[in-house]
Amino acid sequence: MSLPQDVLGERAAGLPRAEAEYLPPMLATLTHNHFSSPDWIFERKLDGERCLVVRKGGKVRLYSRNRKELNRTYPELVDALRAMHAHGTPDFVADGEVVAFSGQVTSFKRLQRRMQVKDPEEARSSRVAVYLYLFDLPVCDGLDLSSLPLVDRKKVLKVLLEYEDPIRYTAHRNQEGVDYHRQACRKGWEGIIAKRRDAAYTGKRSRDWLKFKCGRRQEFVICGFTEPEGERVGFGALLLGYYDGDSLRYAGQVGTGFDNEFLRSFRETLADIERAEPPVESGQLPSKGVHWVEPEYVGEVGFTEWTGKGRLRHPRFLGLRRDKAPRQVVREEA
DNA sequence: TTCCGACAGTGGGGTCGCAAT
DNA sequence: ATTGCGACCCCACTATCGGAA
Repeated sequence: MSLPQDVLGERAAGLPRAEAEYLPPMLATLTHNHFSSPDWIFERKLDGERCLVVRKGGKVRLYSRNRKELNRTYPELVDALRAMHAHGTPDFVADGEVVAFSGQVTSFKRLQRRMQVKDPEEARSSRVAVYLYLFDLPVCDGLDLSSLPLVDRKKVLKVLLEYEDPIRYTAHRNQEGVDYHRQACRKGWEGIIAKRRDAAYTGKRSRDWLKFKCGRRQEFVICGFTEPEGERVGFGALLLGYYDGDSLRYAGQVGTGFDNEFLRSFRETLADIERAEPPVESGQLPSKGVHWVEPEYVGEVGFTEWTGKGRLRHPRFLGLRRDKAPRQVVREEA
């Protein structure tokens, strides 16, 4: 009797066999169409590093999204996964996310330095505590569970291990996606992931997993642009700023969200107001292929958060704003 | 016929390591 | 000693093409 059969009974009958080894992780698709549905479950969106666990014959290997081995970066997670009391000692492949916390919120910023560490001893002595949230189980006890409904895989995942920090099970909420998304944004989370209850584990980007993100957006003064590269037309990115009193502060660049028509026509518009000196306060400013312009235009930009250096993370251009004067553009806090 | 999924290509911030300056 | 670049992480988005609906 295998563990999946133990937990699921008849539903686990006739599953194909599978070895516990690396497989490409399933990815979610971004959407702005938020909904509630009894056919979907909703998990907190964790902002960290994707991590696939392969446990085989008592050996544990961790893999990144691109199949890089993470054992030397997170040795304490490997130890924990090896030492944890499991029901039996089944081989399995589990999918999850490594995170670090800043207060109650997962913080990519805090994880970032830790992510680069390759020496296990240095990793163990790091002050950045990491946790591994597991949320799927495509292979367990020699059986390929990928064709099962997601909720059945999660049921097996939940009883598979006796969860103890730093390994955690990713809980979900049923049905109430809209309400959960609102709560997530209020708590300062990155968003939530909607998953179809009966979705198979497909190992590619799928619409069975959807991202509902808590986006931030605000206007910025356009201070310049960069030259396009490769096949790109018009310009590469727009340089952004905002007013702090009388001085214009640099906020980073935005290089996506434009179509070819806008790239061409706005380049011509900006060419008329070029100036030699940056309108923003000096500091760490880009220099390669940069053109500065008079701070006359205002654009709306979506982004996930401000970085430690006062730049925008994951910026995308949403459109020009004709109804706001540049001098009115200031940094808005959450 | 129209729509969707997959892919390539362009762009962002941040970190680290290594080579060129 | 400093700087630049590529390789990793995290991404968003546009354009294109072929197959599914």
